[in-house]
Amino acid sequence: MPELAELRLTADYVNKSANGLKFVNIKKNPVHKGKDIEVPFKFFRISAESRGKELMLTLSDNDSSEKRHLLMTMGMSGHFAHTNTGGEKKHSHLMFAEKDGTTLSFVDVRRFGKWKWVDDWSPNRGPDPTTEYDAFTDNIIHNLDKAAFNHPIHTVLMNQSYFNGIGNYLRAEILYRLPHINPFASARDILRREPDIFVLCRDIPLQAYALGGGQLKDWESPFSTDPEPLRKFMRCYGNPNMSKRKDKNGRMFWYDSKWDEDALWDHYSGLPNPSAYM
DNA sequence: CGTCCACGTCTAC
DNA sequence: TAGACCTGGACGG
Repeated sequence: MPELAELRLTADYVNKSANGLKFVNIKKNPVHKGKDIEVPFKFFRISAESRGKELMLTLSDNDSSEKRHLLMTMGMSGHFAHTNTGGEKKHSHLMFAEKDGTTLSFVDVRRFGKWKWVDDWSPNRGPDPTTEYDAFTDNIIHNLDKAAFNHPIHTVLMNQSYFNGIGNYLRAEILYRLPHINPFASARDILRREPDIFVLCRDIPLQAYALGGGQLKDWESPFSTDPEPLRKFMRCYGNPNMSKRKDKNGRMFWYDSKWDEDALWDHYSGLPNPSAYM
């Protein structure tokens, strides 16, 4: 998806676009299998906040203090676009129409994004490493005995119960910046002994955010930004000079080729390299 | 034409 | 731990 940085940019975009506007309804594209959305307010305001890879939209009644919360995920390609009503982009699936002729649309080519009414963030996802850093580190440190940490660090970094917001490009960039850490070594051991990794789980997403997010193939930054700084930031993910291997969940993991021997152990034995556990 | 690949979850054997 | 869910771009024949 869109990972942590892109979710936060998406929240910024919604807040900027919806600022001062009175919305009147939400229409769903019938091709999408998601639920229809009926808002019980005549006019409502919209604001947004992100936490890891989730986006919370708050719909506030213009004429009372009532609110409703719509929790969204962006899948692999979801983003928002503010256009004239009637001029929505292709693959718009939720269209928030405003009273003066514009529409804020959730655009999602692959339709992996989802939405639902909620009262709170999803309980099975951990704290945001950038906005709730202390809760993020505590949640990991206090659960290191759990089976979730019986895996190499490169797979555990994708576990949203502990690393909410870290996705495939962020894990590659985080681990690449820790040259002394074997990405195929035990997550439990690494997290116990290398506090640097917590700091990078905060700072690398913050850097990506500051640079305007991942303008990769399926995700378009809602803000026009210079792609060059982000290209420089992306040192490992997608770099043809790096090694790559499918992880146990079928996702391509990009890493420094100096770890190729350890990767082979991981691949052929189905067990982590014993030397990685010393 | 076809096959492979993509910033992510889900759920069903 | 495979698939399923989707569209579309890149690349091969």
